[in-house]
Amino acid sequence: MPPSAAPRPAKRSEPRERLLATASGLFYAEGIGSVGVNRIVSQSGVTLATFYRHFPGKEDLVVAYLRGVHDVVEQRASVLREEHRGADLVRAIGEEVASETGRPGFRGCAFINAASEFEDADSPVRRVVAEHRRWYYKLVRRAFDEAGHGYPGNAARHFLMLRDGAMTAGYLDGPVIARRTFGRGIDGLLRSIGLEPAVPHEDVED
Amino acid sequence: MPPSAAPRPAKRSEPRERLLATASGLFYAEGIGSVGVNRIVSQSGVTLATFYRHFPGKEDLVVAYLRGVHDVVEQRASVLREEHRGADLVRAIGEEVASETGRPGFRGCAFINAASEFEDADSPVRRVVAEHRRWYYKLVRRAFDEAGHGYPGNAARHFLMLRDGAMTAGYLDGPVIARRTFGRGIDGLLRSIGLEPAVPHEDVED
DNA sequence: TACCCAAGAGAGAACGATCGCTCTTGACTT
DNA sequence: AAGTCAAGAGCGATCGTTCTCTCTTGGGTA
Repeated sequence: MPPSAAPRPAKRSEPRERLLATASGLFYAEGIGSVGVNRIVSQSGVTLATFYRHFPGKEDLVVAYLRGVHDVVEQRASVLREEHRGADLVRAIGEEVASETGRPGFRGCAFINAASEFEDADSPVRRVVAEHRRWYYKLVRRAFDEAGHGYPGNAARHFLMLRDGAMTAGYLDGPVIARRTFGRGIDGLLRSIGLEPAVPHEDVED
Repeated sequence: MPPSAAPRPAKRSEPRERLLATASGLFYAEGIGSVGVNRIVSQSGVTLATFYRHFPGKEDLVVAYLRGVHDVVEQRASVLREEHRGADLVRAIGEEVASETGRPGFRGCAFINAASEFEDADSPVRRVVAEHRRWYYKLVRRAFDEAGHGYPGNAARHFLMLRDGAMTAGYLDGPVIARRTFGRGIDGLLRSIGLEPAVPHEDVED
């Protein structure tokens, strides 16, 4: 999921915020290992000393970056929970995923990408990733539960697997294929318990 | 690395092979950007000059690494194609995916991980990734076609999305969840056209 | 058989660049 | 007086890459 990297045109912002915003954009767009501290610092209009005054080290910046992405997703989810209920909420979350894959600059899930660069499952970065995934699972599971699904755990796991695949496909196969395939998958998941009307479908090349 | 240097293999293989084998192991286990040429070289018992005598640069080594992984998958697929037909072949490919996620040291899909480190879709590395994914799509699509699926393209896309998700889940959520969820998803995909008998299922926590 | 020589490999120095990070200094706020 | 910031020098390490030099090997020729 891409961070909502809204460029701060404001003349005056806290150095920490600018550092985090710059780092988030670069980390997501180019990968974490490919982006050096010096580049983040200079692109933020901040000095190296200032960076190390706000962050103990680069890893903490990475953790802050992922926490920021999580906060955006969580915020968005809470809005969706207010606007939708039951199966409609599941559909809304799915629509959120689908539209994410179509955003310009989309490069897949920030957490999955980050995890691929950190082999140690006990590292702070991987912990944040695991936390986020657990949170997401619970969110979807609760939605299926409230939708009256008999097996909300299974359904949520199924949903998450499709989501992870959709995020990957959105990056590597294109948003059109990702949206179409993901949409069909979610429809099928809801239809399997009578939560979605059956619709005609046609096969497509590529 | 501590001086516990691995004893030189009695039978000395070609330097190129050793370089590729070492690099493949390190690239997959730790990520491509995290592994330097010097480490690959010294761990291969080969000198820097020898490396650059066989590979124009690191990127070519990465391409060779991914091509090697592809060759293994392709080889395995051709065996499966000989042993299974129709829906059985689909199931066999699915079983292959599931068992992959359970292998010790499993860190997700080598191609997806590599792609996350290379932002330029036109780079040689990304091209190999795209090639592999196209090949895989055609493999599965043909299997569904021969299984008598009315919409083999849709089914193959669905399968691939579940596969990508399963590879991610196998790494980040554990092989047990990945196998179970993926298995259910594939079963549902086959059952939806009467290729799989309906079976009872129960919900699980986590 | 004796010789030569090109090719391949080992060993390692060294290139400029960048890595994450520490430190100092001086100007400007509280 | 204390704290934050810009500016920037500099740390040791590593990055990918190029280089020289020596040793071994195998094959062709005499």
